[in-house]
Amino acid sequence: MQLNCILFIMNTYKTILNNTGLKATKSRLGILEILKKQQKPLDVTEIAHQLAAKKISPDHVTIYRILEAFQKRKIVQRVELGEGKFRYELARNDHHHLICKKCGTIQDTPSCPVGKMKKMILQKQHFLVERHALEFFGLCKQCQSL
Amino acid sequence: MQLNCILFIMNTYKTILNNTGLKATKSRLGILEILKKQQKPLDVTEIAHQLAAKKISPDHVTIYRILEAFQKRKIVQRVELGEGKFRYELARNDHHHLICKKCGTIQDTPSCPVGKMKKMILQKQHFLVERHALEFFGLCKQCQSL
DNA sequence: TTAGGTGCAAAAGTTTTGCAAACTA
DNA sequence: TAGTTTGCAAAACTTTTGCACCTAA
Repeated sequence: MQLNCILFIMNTYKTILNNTGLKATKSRLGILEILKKQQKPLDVTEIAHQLAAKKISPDHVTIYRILEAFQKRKIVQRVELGEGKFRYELARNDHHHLICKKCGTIQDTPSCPVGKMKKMILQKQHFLVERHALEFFGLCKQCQSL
Repeated sequence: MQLNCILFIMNTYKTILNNTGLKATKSRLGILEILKKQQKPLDVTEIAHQLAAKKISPDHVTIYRILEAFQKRKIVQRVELGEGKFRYELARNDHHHLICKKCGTIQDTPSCPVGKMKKMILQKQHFLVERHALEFFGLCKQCQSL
């Protein structure tokens, strides 16, 4: 990555942070960069490792606190993929995950049929859906032929 | 609950257990009864409490092991509802949960639009979906008017 | 300067593991 | 009796909390 690109990103993220009332610290910028680059949600340990590769080594507690602050401001969202721990990704619109039970790869899927369902739930069960979690578990392309 | 009913249930569950190669112990039968009666998935602490009410007090470790054995045999299924812990319910066909963010009630919803989506995912992304998790978070009927 | 952020130590909560004793079939 | 199942002790792992020190704005 070139210097001007780094600076561009840092300015962007700095702006995001300042606009939401957060100070732009190394750890926070680092976490945003890492999550941005990532195509799959990361857990705290993975985030810590990737930060370390950037020569940033905050305490795990700090990472948790940063992620909590980001979550509160809808910058990131927390997901559970059946592992007994949380993963984090930059907040995006409806998209869901395809988790391979063999190799563990996590890929995205953009389509979401749930919109219609929300209306039905409101009509029939009078429950007002605000958000939903939808995850798929199965076999990715490669693993189907192994 | 009447005596003959209790016996009926115990026989039924005993049969289930024996048929899957599990011995019918008090804790196992108790857990099955509790999950059967329940309309929502329970976590281990809740199961322990409800067992205690039945004068059955196994160690938490035992409950975890029983639930693991049940899961392996598809008698129960484990779900995550964004709490950082697992909940367990008797295995059933596609149905999903409506979790109220205010009062915490958990109700079922029977409809599931995901079947169609699975086909699309296979066609477009070559991922073979085996199972999926779909949970809804929002406001139940009562809490909408508070 | 100061409100906000971080590190350290400790703890809380959930889940797992190993081994010896107890129990079901 | 034999193979399962359970209890106890301990630990692994994830996440949270409190307080003193530090830092970005």
